[in-house]
Amino acid sequence: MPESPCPSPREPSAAGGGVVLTVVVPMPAHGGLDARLSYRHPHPLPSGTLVRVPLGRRTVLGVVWPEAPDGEAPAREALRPVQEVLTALPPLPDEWCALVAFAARYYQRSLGEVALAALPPALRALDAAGLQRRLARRADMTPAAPTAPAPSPTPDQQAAVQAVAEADRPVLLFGATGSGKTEVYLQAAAQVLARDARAQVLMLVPEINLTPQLEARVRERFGAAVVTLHSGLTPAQRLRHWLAAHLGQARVVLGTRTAVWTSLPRLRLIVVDEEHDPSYKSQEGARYSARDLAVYRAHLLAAQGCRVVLGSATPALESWHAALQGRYRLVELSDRIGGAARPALRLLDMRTQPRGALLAPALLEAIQARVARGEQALLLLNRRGYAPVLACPDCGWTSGCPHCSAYLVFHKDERRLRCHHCGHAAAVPRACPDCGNVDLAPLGRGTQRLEEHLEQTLAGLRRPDGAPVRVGRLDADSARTPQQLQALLGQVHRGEVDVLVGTQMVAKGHDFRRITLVAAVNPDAALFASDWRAPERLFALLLQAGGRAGRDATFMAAQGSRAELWVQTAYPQHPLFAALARHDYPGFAAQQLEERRAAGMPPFAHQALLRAEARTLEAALAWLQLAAQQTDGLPGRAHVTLYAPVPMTMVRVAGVERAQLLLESASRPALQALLAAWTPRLHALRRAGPARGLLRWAIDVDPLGY
DNA sequence: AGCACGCCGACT
DNA sequence: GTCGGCGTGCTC
Repeated sequence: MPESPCPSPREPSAAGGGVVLTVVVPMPAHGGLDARLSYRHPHPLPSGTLVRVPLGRRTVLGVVWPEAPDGEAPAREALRPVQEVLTALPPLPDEWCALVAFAARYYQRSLGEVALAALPPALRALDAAGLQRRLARRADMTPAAPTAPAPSPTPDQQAAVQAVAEADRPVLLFGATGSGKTEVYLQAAAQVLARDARAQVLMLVPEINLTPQLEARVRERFGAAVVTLHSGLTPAQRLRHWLAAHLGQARVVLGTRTAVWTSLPRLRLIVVDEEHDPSYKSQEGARYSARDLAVYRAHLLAAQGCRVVLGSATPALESWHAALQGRYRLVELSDRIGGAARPALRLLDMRTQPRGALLAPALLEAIQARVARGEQALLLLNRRGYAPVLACPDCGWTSGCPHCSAYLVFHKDERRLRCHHCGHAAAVPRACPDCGNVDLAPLGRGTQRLEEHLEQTLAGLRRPDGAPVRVGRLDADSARTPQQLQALLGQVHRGEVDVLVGTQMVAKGHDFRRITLVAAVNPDAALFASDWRAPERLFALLLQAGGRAGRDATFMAAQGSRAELWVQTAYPQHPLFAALARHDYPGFAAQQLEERRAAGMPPFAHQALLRAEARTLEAALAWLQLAAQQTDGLPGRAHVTLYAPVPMTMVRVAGVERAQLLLESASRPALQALLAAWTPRLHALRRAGPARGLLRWAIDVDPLGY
């Protein structure tokens, strides 16, 4: 881009005032304006150029947009001039603008909101001079060549890499834990980078902080050409890494869902690891799915040869269905490279166990036996705290949160009651607030209670080295910071912990070498939860957790042990467990898809939610009712089912009442057409006033759960 | 969303 | 007599 003369900040140039530019600015889609505003500038600028423009009383970062403004822009003379052009940066690629435009349209948000949220926050605050300074400081960054040599791939992996290179559609890489998916990503990336000296690769992961070993592996392979992008970085780091990507210096970007927006001028491969993971779906602002946007982004770059790989041992049913239909190319990796046996499933029928037993006697014995042999056990319980409720057995009082429709969880170690939804904390009452009874009882079990129970039960038991058995706990309370998490994981790795109790956090990719037994203590809630995606998530969790057992084949052989996954359930006949016993994801998926087809649920139907938050539930429901009426006569209406507005399962969070309205259609275009016509009406409805007490509303396209 | 302007309660 | 609560309104 040519160095432009600094535009005069005040007066328009004489004849005609130069050209009119469409600039996207950070503004939600209120009322008539859609965040594409017009500004004057002495000469044309390429689309994607970053500029600073006046907006009201402020100066904001904006992006020069490819199209003309839609509505009636003010007369040229009335336009305000572009204040500053960030000439130090090349324009954002057209493909980036197209991705932003698509997402804004699809998720019903303004262009400006999506575009500016897609840029690093620190960039929004920089002017041209500040940017110059920033760039000067990092001018010495040199793109580095790959460092560590790649191990030679197995024939399976070789074939998978080949399939990725040749695929004319997204590849769904399906392979169990330990089948070597990561190696396929790395080999595919290496191939792309070797073929084109400027090519770039985007690797998305669900949570970078939980899996530092992946980052280490990527760095080991690609060295200083790797940058990371995730929420754990400081604003300055984030900007630095983003700039490296935008300027083409970073060859590999490894990041969480926000990284899908990274400007990558020569993007040639996108990897979405653990593509089924719900954290790819944003729950704030534009509720986008980074996985779906990754697929769309690769589609935009298809002519440039960009590929996309979605990897999982338990794909999202949407992805699996797409693969069965042939929209995605299914590539399968055969089982564990190390040759370790898959864990055997042991179902414990809790209906036949002693009443009130936290752990079935057989499970406890199995844990004791393994620990005494120097093996480790992992216990999964998806509730943190000591007990989910404190209750009065006399009058029936329960520890409800004053701000939420949830119980205050009893945390014994802190001697406090805490709400896991709004953070409210209170001291444990000495006596029942209602009747004065001093014998309040903790109801149900959390990880702290299980830990305590195990410490008592295993007290006196010795490991082979004569040391007493140690119990550890890994949950959001014990691992509040990444440092604490790493410390805990270190203890487990070094064998200082024999029995580890944890929430689903423990199932994520940690390589615990001496764990030979994994147990799900109480997974039944997910079988019949109101969230109909719960079984899918449970299957993924149990399969993934089971994959933690017996990862070290040498150790297993030396021990003569067999890896086992124990599940305590009152529903042992549930078909989910039959599929789990066979490690049969395809069977499970087929059964789930059949249910979904019969019930007209996704992926056989497309959904959107209108969510409303208000001071009172009545206000939220009333507004949704009004909103529903606004769909009359809109395009697509005949092909979209509107359900009645209902309170959310968690109605009240932090003093705010929440309700939602479900829209469903077999036709995605019909649903999209309706939403596109509806959204402006909803903005108008809000402005017109009849939304007394309404705090916020939002549309969630392709919602995950409710 | 910001950031104003704009009218009604407890503080220097 | 002011600081400040957040209710409408506007942003090329």
